[in-house]
Amino acid sequence: MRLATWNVNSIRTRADRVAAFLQRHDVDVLALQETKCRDDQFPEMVFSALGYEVAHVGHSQWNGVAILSRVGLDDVTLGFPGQPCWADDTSCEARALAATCGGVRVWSLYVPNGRTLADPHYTYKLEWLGALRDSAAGWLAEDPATPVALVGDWNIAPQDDDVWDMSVFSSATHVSALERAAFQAVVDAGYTDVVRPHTPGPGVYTYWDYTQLRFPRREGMRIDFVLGSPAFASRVTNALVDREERKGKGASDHAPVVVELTD
DNA sequence: ATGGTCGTTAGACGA
Repeated sequence: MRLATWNVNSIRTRADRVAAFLQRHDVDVLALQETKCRDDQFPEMVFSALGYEVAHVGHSQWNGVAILSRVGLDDVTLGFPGQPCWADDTSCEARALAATCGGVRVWSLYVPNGRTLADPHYTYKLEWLGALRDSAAGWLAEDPATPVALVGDWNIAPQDDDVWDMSVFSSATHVSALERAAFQAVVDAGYTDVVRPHTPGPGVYTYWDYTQLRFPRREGMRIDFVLGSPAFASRVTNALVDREERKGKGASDHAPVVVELTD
């Protein structure tokens, strides 16, 4: 089974590109982040025509997460228990969606950006990650036999070599001690980065800012991750970051991450 | 030259 995750930065703009990616990599399950549309705007036909079922949650032009699967899409869950809400939203932002696909519990996650260290959004980010850790620890305790994958845009660069130049990030989000501790807490809860062993750095990134020629200059960040429970991690045989998808006109600012599992 | 580019949208805001 092949599982992928991709912050697409608008599914309506990139539906055809995503469809081509699914076929090129023979992907069974794809988690998407930043679909940037409401449920009624999601271009489901493009993917159903290729044999994929679709689960999506999106309330507005912001956020939005989806899971596409051609190996079953069951027990769809919107949000995780305890997921904090932003500002005065009556409903939580569309940043977490789960489904069971081919026996794997897949969570498509779009961790809040944080904006700046002084912004309330940064506090929200840390609380969000803390609540995710607590829930994820519970899933593992309740049912360790079911493989669980926490995948998506974590908006954290856990190691110094996950950014091209640490001096640029001296007082920025994504690399702060608290964010890294929040990420590590999920790892400590039993979820392993299954991609890094197959894609050792430095210089391996999943995101490059659109501005300042970041991509051609190879100035990126590794912020998209597949964290697997022990039952998931033990089945991973290969992983890659498809840097080709960041090239050319009409690319997302993120590259997809692909993981291969034994059946 | 204190920006640079995208996406949502119709003036900004978010990333």
